[in-house]
Amino acid sequence: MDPSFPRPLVMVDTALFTILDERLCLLLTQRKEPPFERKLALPGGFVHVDEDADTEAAARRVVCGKIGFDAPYLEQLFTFSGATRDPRGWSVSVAYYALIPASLLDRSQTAEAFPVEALPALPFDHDRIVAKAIERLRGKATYSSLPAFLLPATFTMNELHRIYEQTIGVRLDKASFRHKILEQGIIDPVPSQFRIGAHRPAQLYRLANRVLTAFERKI
Amino acid sequence: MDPSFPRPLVMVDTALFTILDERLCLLLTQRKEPPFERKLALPGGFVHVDEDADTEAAARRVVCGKIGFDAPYLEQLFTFSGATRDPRGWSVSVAYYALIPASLLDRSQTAEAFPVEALPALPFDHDRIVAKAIERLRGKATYSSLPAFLLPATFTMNELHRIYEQTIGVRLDKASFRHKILEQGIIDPVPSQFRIGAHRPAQLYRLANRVLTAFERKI
DNA sequence: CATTGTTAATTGTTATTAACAATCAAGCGC
DNA sequence: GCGCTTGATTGTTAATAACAATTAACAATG
Repeated sequence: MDPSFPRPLVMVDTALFTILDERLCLLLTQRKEPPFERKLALPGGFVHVDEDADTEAAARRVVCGKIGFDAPYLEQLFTFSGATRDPRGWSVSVAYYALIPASLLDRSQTAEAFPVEALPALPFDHDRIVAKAIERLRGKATYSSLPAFLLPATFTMNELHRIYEQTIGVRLDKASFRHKILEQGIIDPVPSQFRIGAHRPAQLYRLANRVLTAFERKI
Repeated sequence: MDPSFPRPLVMVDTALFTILDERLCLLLTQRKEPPFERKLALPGGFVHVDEDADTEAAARRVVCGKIGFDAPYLEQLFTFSGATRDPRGWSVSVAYYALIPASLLDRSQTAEAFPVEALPALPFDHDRIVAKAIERLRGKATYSSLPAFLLPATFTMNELHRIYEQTIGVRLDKASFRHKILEQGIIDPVPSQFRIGAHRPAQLYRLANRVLTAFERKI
């Protein structure tokens, strides 16, 4: 390899979204090493040139290390760089964000979830990463099936409705929402399966399997 | 700096869009060094940790080296990585795309412009970068003022209309287009300035200066 | 100097779509 | 059965977009 000028640190950082108590939350980790040892931060790590196929593989590795399984939805967010973002010097961080249904998390994991409006101060440039991740999530939620990935495999129409309202942050008409979602075919009803409770049973739905491909045509 | 594992090559590659003869084109460069010496490729280069503030600065440097001035619109696209994209080994490329009015280019520069439907075979993973850049441009064109950056500082409504049709690739109603564009306030008429020709003079418009900020709320 | 051609800009009409409000349906507890 | 709560649907109105046609403004032409 020819170029002899200094090569920067290359890392990945991940913004892991979930919804707890009807609030959009981020999973943070207590850092085990300096710099910022013991501080809460976004899960991240260095890219291992020998074992990671690419930065997405590195991100998946980091996410698995945090939650113990593969995230249902993971997408590259933005690449942050510069001399000031890390005290160790000029670095590059390829940031990813992921959506994780709360139902897949156990207690020890949800204990480290913080509502996005009440995050602790974050080290490095993690505030910028978080801001960008929320921006992207909100933006995409309006025209895609993204928020559905915050729900378990099956869900009711009203649960989906609430999730959309929470991620976008605006009120949505029930009837119109229903129409649009069903028209776009991003979810299918699960035949003769209902959520039973104290009231009228609600039809259960699941993501149509072509959703991810249809979605990736965007952006 | 502690981590002792191998650090990858970090570079930037840029997809420079312009419109020539009503066709969306990309500016390519003949490579001056191996690998792929003399082949046409996307303009790119290594990130200089010492002189580039961040990858965006590196991208601006590359773009200036190609066209001789700063691009009116430049945006980070995606970060590509892996062991196979460059024969020199595992590498990271932060890709950017830019929009450049053809009127700012001179003859020697337009000579290296190729319509996106008739590109030569590109080295590295530049095909993927180009595909992603077109995808992004098309996607954003539908809900933003992006295509206006392919025009000179002032332009007529019909010129803007045509640019939108070309970048999105679908026919747009004249009257509806007019309404929407003016309603969104992304352009302003230039008082008492008209494009004169063999026919009825056309009102000239320019981008409203708040466009970029309004636009960046998206994505 | 009217006629014609060409592009600019506007208007009106119709069809779609979304927003709003109300109603109907289905279970449970009492 | 009756009221309560949540699910699901319907209908009506308002806002938007699509389509078609018209008017406006000039230059070139004979």
